[in-house]
Amino acid sequence: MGNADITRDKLIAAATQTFWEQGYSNTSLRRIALAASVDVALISRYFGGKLGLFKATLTTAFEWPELVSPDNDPIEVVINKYANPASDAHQTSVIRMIVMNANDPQVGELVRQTLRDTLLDPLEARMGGPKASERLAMFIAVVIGASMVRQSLQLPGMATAEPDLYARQLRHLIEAALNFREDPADL
Amino acid sequence: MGNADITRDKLIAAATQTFWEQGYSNTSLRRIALAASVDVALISRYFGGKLGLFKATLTTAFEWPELVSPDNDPIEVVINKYANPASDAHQTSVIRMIVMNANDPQVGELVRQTLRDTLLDPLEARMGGPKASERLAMFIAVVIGASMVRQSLQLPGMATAEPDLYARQLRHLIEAALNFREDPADL
DNA sequence: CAGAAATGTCAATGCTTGTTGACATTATCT
DNA sequence: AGATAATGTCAACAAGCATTGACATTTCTG
Repeated sequence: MGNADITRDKLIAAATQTFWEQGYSNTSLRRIALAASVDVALISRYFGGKLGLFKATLTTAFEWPELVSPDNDPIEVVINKYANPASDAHQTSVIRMIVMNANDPQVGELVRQTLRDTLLDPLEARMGGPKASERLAMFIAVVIGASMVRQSLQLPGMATAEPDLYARQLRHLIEAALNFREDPADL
Repeated sequence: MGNADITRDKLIAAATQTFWEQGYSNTSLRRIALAASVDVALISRYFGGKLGLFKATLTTAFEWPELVSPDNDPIEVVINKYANPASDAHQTSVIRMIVMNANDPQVGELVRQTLRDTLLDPLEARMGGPKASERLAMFIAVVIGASMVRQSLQLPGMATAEPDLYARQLRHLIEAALNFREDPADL
């Protein structure tokens, strides 16, 4: 006890959970402080305020070294993460946090920018072939949509599916996204 | 002027826009009243309170008769709606509203239930073939994900695409979703 | 036209929010 | 040990929130 770093860590941990579940504007500092067993005033002291605390949680939110590592296939990394019940909840909460805050006038632009810098730009750089930008967008769309349907909407066709089936659904959609080619014959 | 129905309509219109853009908890009645040029107190008078006003916007939110009509192909209806710039913004805001409120403890279950009753169940009823439930979930996932990527995340690969290209992307993903079959050879 | 009902306006309520400053406690260093 | 800085605690603040009731105005009705 007595170490400010511990307090900071406890605050970030509690803030991450609450911010991601409820969104930025819908989260009160008092709730975070309560969850962290820390006085509310320390948030303003250590992070300068609510926005500072949110920024602090953002920096660790998008860290996903395996995904951007050149040794791994991003597709397999994603499927393994999202089809594994242990990590699916966490990954899905990240997505929900992005979606929920992307339109917040206070933090929306910050969230989008951080997402691009830390994840999307590296992914696009590794992505070869024609229409790389378009196919990346479709790839992200599929992952986001599946997560939303599975966890937020809880549709039976995905929410109750066992991990194996869900993994096949996800793989099917991802491969379709990456196989997109602008072919005039498609019209 | 002077007609309460007009006031009610103005309130519902303003509330729909604000609720769907910012989410339920993040919207203040004062802002709605201001946008509708109506006194705040009338909201509680006419709709019983904030929740009542939200429910009133919900009932009109999911009305989409063309989609559930047996005369039309749902796929084409969706593509036409979402690839048309005039209606895309509105449709996307509906989706964003669903996603943003699906986890709200106050209105989440209400939103999910209304969505299922008015849209998903009729769609599933019309959907034949094996794994209908799973393919419907994938279909919804694709539409939601594309909307989120295009409007909320604003990824260049989808946000800046002209309607034609976006329509092709959407169609490609939808067809992939509907073509899903659980085939052991996929493993 | 007079009375009644409907509709709109305004102020005040109690509650929650983020933030700040004063004070108490604990740790650190000479 | 004693001075000094770091850390934690508490109370108060101004602002915004949803909601309510009293009052003013308009509209309808007999």
